[in-house]
Order: sequence, then structure tokens, then C-alpha cells
Amino acid sequence: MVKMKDVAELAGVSSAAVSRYLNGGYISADKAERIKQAIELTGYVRSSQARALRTGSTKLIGVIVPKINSESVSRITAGIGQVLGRRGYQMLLANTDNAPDRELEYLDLFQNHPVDGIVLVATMITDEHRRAIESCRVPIVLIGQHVEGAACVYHDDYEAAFELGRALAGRVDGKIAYIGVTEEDRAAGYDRRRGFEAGLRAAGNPLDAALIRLGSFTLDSGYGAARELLSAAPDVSFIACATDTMAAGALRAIDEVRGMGEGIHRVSGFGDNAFLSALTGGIPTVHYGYLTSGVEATNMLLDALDGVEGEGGLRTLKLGHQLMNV
Amino acid sequence: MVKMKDVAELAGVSSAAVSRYLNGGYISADKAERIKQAIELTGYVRSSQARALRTGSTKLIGVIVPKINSESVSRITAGIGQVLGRRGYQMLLANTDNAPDRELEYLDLFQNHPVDGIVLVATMITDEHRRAIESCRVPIVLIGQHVEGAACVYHDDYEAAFELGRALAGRVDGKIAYIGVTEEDRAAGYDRRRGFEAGLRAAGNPLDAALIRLGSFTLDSGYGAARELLSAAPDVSFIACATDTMAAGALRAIDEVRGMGEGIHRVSGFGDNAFLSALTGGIPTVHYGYLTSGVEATNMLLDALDGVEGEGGLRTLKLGHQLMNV
DNA sequence: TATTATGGTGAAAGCGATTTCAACGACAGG
DNA sequence: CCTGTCGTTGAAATCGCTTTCACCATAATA
Repeated sequence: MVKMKDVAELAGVSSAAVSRYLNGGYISADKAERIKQAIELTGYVRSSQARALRTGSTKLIGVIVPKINSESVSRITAGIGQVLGRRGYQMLLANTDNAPDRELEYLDLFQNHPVDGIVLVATMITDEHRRAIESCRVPIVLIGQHVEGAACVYHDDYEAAFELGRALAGRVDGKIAYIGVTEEDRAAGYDRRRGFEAGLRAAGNPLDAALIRLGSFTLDSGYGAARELLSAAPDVSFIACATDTMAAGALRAIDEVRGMGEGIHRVSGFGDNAFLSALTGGIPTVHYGYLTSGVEATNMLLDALDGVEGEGGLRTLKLGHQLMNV
Repeated sequence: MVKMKDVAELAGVSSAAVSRYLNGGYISADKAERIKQAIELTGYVRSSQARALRTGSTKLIGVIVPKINSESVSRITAGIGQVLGRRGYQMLLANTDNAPDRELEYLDLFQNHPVDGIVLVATMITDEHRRAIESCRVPIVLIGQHVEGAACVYHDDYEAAFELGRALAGRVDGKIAYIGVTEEDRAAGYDRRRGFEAGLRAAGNPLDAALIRLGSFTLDSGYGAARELLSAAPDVSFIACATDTMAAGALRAIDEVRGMGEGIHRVSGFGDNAFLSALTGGIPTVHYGYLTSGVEATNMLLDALDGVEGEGGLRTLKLGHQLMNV
């Protein structure tokens, strides 16, 4: 492996000069030229490990996600990856498989390991999380949850759910049911349900608490909850779900119970899943700019790292949403 | 930041002893105990950067994928991540956004940067790719394509497509069309089409070359190709697609042209997408163990790295498949 | 002419681990 | 008593880069 010293010798300069050449310090034109040629000749590439040890920066960003194979998450990571690549960083991906304590584990791992910053695609934020985030030695940006005192990029789930509820209340005749997710997930659990309830109430069609079920983000859980709902309350005519994935499950359940194609106008979701939209022609749902949230969060993080002072810095950013098919 | 020397001083030993303690070298029981306590007391964690510089190993694996937000890829990465986590490695993810030259770029980047090995979720393998893989300084395993002389984990797309074609030929009455992808993607493009054609032929119902279209892996491209097919050849009664995603697009096209719900028994795909299956009740498709391929490839790579000699080493591994809903 | 900038330069000091190496005490065998 | 072996040990040499620092020309200013 050719090292900096070799290049320096070949070019007849000191390695300090080579380093300066590489990092844009004082260097005369002719030496720069000689160094450039020596580098080309030898095919030298600098060891990022030595560099990392010396500078303390690895140009690595840790990204913690709850589940890699989910459309929303993969769109977010696509956005993160875009920015990272453009700005000369790389992504260290950690998948927690929906286990919130593995988030903590990785938060810990990443600090003592080689990352310059962290993007956490958050689900549940416990006190332990808050503490871990607080005491994190590298900058960290959250996506998907709004946490006081932490930098975050999120969507206003309450407001979106409110609008969806209000819009649906008018269009649906008959009873509306709701399949949510755990309220420990503040955004997708608590905010969406509360917002939806408030929206329905505002439109004069409050949600019957007996018609609320809990799913677990999966298609099957949506299916199961819907089947149960349909047999417990056969007069339900619409099932709103906290995610498009669960909505797909509910759709299948309705189709099974009431005949194929019936479900399509009887469920709503969150997330504007492309598959779902194509296959159903579009159920009522909320479109979030997932890719954008990845982009924004990463830019925010990298700005902080690269010391772009500007107006920005680590802060909180609420992104817009869009009601679809209502 | 507490470093090894601090721990050593506190424990009254040399840092060499601490290092040996950490790495399992000669150390007496009482010193080991003292070191252990000193570490606990100080909360010492060793700098992976210094370690990487000294040992030349970073415990990082580069993973190159064509597109992060696709179900197959995210299942593969889920598998990769599982094994990596279990075996003490971390994943450096690179997303090429379907640009094969960015694969080369990353292959290059990863070699001179800090990875111990590479998993390449491959699409098109050009000669340049072959050369890059050949000359790669770290071990590399391919997923999804069979390349002579390289370690790879793949599925037999030809055989699977053949079986699907043969099975469908009997069940479908009327003309069958095919929407494929670029043949530069040997597995998903060339092999699937060839196998499918051969399967139909074997069942005495050969594919009309005029009914073949080319998509680009996206839902929209499947939709577009199907629309075009349906108007160019209105007597087509079945559209086989090279991916489930394109099949979803074709489904929408058929529904639009011939009425809702019509498409469901008139398309087939590859990949056994969960959404598609739930929403349609299941179109004919091929189930691949994507997660398994990630797991197997990663184990293979890590075995090679960790010097597990065994029967294994870098080799090629063909995984099975399963016809669904035929 | 005597100063002070100013653009360039290389020697050398780390960054924080791992690993070689020589050495040491103790103890067994000859 | 001498020698060899065994289990341990710490000093010191790297790993490959960045960065300070002192220093040197040369040009600009007083």
C-alpha cells in the first residue's frame, strides 16, 4: 500500500506538503504539480483510518431505523443517502427491527464508534431515549417524532389526521371504526388517533370508542383487527387505519367478508403507499414527503457538523402534508 | 475521553496488559480483575479508529444496493443486517439509484475506504464490473446474479420462470403477453424472459414475440407497457411481468381498460410482494427467499473474513424458489 | 537601511490502539 | 547448581496521517 511518505519522496517534498496539497493549505504551484503527478503515478489514496484517528472525524453518519423493509422508511433512507452522498459522507445503517431498546443500544454503539452524527428515525420516545439523546456526544437529528429540546424533522400527524377525519365524516354514511397503533408511538399512535377523533367530532360525527382497535404496523395485524371489528360490529361501514399497510390488511378483510372490491371505498390510511394507490385506484390517505424529511434532516445535521453557522443549526422543522383521494 | 493509558495507570499495569486483557492474551487473574474494575470505573471504550489504523480492520461491511425502496432489496438488507449485527460488524450502505456506474464508483470508494468486505446486490454486470470485482482488494459477494469466478448467492431465475411459464400455459386460455426488463440485467431480464418463453413452449403455447414489451422495474412502467399492449393487441388475455411491481402497474391498466377487479386473474409477476398478495388475493408469482439470500451471502463473506476455513470459503450458492398461486 | 508582513516549507509531535521483543521469576529436570 | 521451559510482563515501535511550530526567503513598509 503506497502511503503519503512515498508520494512525498517521489515528488521531492515533505509529507506535510502532500497533506497540505490534499487539504488545501499553502503550497506553491510547481510543488503542487509535482505532487499531483506523483499521486497519479503511484495511484495513492489516503487512508481514511489514519485520517480518522488524527482528525477525530470519520465522515460517517449513523442512521437508525425501526424497520428497513417498509416503504416509508426506505423512502426516508433514500433521501438521507442522497444528501450524504452529495456531501461526501457515508451511511452506517442500523436496523432495530422495531425494538426500541435496540435503538438505545445503537445510540450507544454509535457514540463510541466511528460516527460524526446520527439520524434517528424514531418510533417510541421513552425517558430513556430522551436521556440518551440529551447526553449524545455527537449531533443527532430525529425524524418522525417531535421531541422537545431535540433537533427533529417531523410531520404534523395530529393536524393531518384531523383534516382527514373531518373530510371523511362528511363523505361516509354509517359507522366509522379506527385501527390504530400503540400510543407509545406518539406520532403514529397518539397524534393520529387524537387528531382523527377530533376531526370527526368537529364534523359532528364522533368516533365510538368501542370501535377502536389496535394493530402493530403490519398488514396482518390490520387484517386481524378488521376481521374482528367486522364480526363484533357488523354495521361498521368504514375503517380508518393509522397506516396504509394496515389499511391494506383491512381491505382484504372487508373483501373477504363482503365480497371482492367492496373494501376499496371503505378504508383509509396514512402514508400514500404507491402499491396501494395503484391497486385500489386510491383510498383516502395522507401523503407525507418522506424523502424530503430524510433530505432535510440530513442537511440539518451536516450543516451543524460542517459548521455552517447561518440561520440554521440544529432545530425543529415541521413538514407539510397532503390529503389524498378525499 | 478516557483512553487505554488511563485505565492502565488506574489498574497499575501497562497499556499492553490492558490490550491483552481486551483481546484475550496472556494475563494473570488478579491483573485481569484489576483491569476489569478500572474499565468499569472509568467507563472506558476503546477507540475503533485507533484500532482500525493499527489492525487494518474496521469491522465494516460495504453493502451496495440498486435501490433502497424496493421490497426485495429491503428484505435482502434486512437479512444482511441480521447477520452483521450478530457477528459484530456494521453495515455501510450505498444506494446507487439504479445507476450501474455508481456501483463501480462505490466499489472503488469502498476499497480505499474503510470496509473489510463488500456485498453487492447486483443488477447489470458489465465487463467493467467483472474487472472491478476481480481486482477488488477485499472479499466480495454478489447477490442476485450468477457471475463466473465470483462468489455469489442467487436464485435460478431461468428455472423459476420456466416452471411459471409451463404452469401458466395450461391455465390460461388466449394470448399471453410479457413485460420484461432490460436484458443487461441477466437474471431479471434475460433469464426470466428466456425461461418463461421456454416454459410456454414446452407446454405447447409459445410466446408471440410481438407481445413482448420492456419495462423499467417501476410500477408506472408496468402500467404504461400494459396500456400500450392492451390497445395494440386487444385480444391479449394474460400479461406476465418480470417483477411484481410492474405486475401491479399492469393490474391497474387492465382494471382501467376492462373494469375493476378484472386484472387480478390476468397478470403474473416475480417476487411475491406482500402488498400485492394481500390486495389481490394472490396473483401467480415466484417466491424467492430474499432475506435468506442476504443471510447466506453475509455469512459466506464473514466466514471468509474471519478465516473460517471449513468446507466453505467464497463460493457460489443457488437458492431455491417457490411458485405461488398457480 | 531596518523592520514587518507574507507565502511557503519540513521536522517532529501526536492521535490511541496493537504487537513484537527482551526479560523476568519460578519451578522442574538433569 | 545449572539449564530450559512456562506463564507473564512492560517498553517501545508502529500504523498513516494532520498540524503546530519555527524558520526562511522575499516583498512591502517605515
